[in-house]
Amino acid sequence: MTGNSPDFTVSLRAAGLRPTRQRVALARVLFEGGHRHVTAESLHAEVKATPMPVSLATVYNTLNQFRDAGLLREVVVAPGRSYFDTNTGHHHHFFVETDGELHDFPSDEVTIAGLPAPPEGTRLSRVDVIVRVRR
Amino acid sequence: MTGNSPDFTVSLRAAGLRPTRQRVALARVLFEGGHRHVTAESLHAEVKATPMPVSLATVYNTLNQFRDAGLLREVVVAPGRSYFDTNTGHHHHFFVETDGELHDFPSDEVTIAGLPAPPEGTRLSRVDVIVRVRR
DNA sequence: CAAGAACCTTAGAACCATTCTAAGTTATTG
DNA sequence: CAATAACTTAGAATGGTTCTAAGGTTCTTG
Ligand SMILES: [Mn+2]
Ligand SMILES: [Mn+2]
Ligand SMILES: [Zn+2]
Ligand SMILES: [Zn+2]
Repeated sequence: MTGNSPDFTVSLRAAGLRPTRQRVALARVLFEGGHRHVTAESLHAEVKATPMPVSLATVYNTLNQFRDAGLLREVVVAPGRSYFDTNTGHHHHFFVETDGELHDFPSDEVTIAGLPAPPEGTRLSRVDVIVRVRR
Repeated sequence: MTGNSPDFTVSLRAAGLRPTRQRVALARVLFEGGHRHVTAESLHAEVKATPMPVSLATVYNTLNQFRDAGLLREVVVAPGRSYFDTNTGHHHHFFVETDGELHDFPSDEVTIAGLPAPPEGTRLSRVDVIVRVRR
């Protein structure tokens, strides 16, 4: 270890996942920079160009595992395709419908008041605000 | 016309669509009662049991046409499947993740304050609030 | 009321994102 | 080092949706 990149081996193990070369490669692409929104296809295209290419099946498996482990959150804004979000904190999204781009905005700038009580027998899971815009 | 059911012929024509038997049958199922949330499959299952069954292809075509004409609104809450909503006014949704149910709530009970400005070069299209709950 | 033109419906094929299968590989543990 | 459990992967399968192309319906015009 050269000492200047986060140790994904540790975080993967902490998440109950073996730090395989493929998972470490994907973790690097996903978490090394700032927050990101990727699709399986876009992530696959990116990782294919690295010294550790990963099959599309593994990209799907890994995105689902990372999501289940709480390392990613899944965002559904458009029919037929899922986005995965490296920002797992509280925040909301702009969705640019004309080109499929997602942008974060912090949820503490926004006040949502007067939400009705959840239907009988249900408990709150999450509140998503999606601001749809077009160019 | 017996006089007690809305004249879908007129509203379809007003929307620029020929009032075919299939479209009238679907309009009846969709708009005759209160507001509804359907999927293509659920609507197809329903209309199959009527005196005017309609093919699945036509159900898809019609849902898309009704949406484009502003008679329906499409709601995307879960990967892999679209809901169509007969309530085209301002409102938001509870989504019961454990069983795929959608419920409306009026948007005028809710206050959303402090939304950031849309990204440069975009204009607001719609704000969706999805309250995800589980049983 | 024709009759033509435009539009619509439909079965089945195609499509595309995602998941599954099953065979080989790798990481972990002792 | 095994031995074992976990992982990766190509390719097949799945499932929702769209497309194709052939036949049917609705509309317009005379
Ligand atoms: Mn999934
Ligand atoms: Mn559509
Ligand atoms: Zn985000
Ligand atoms: Zn609704």
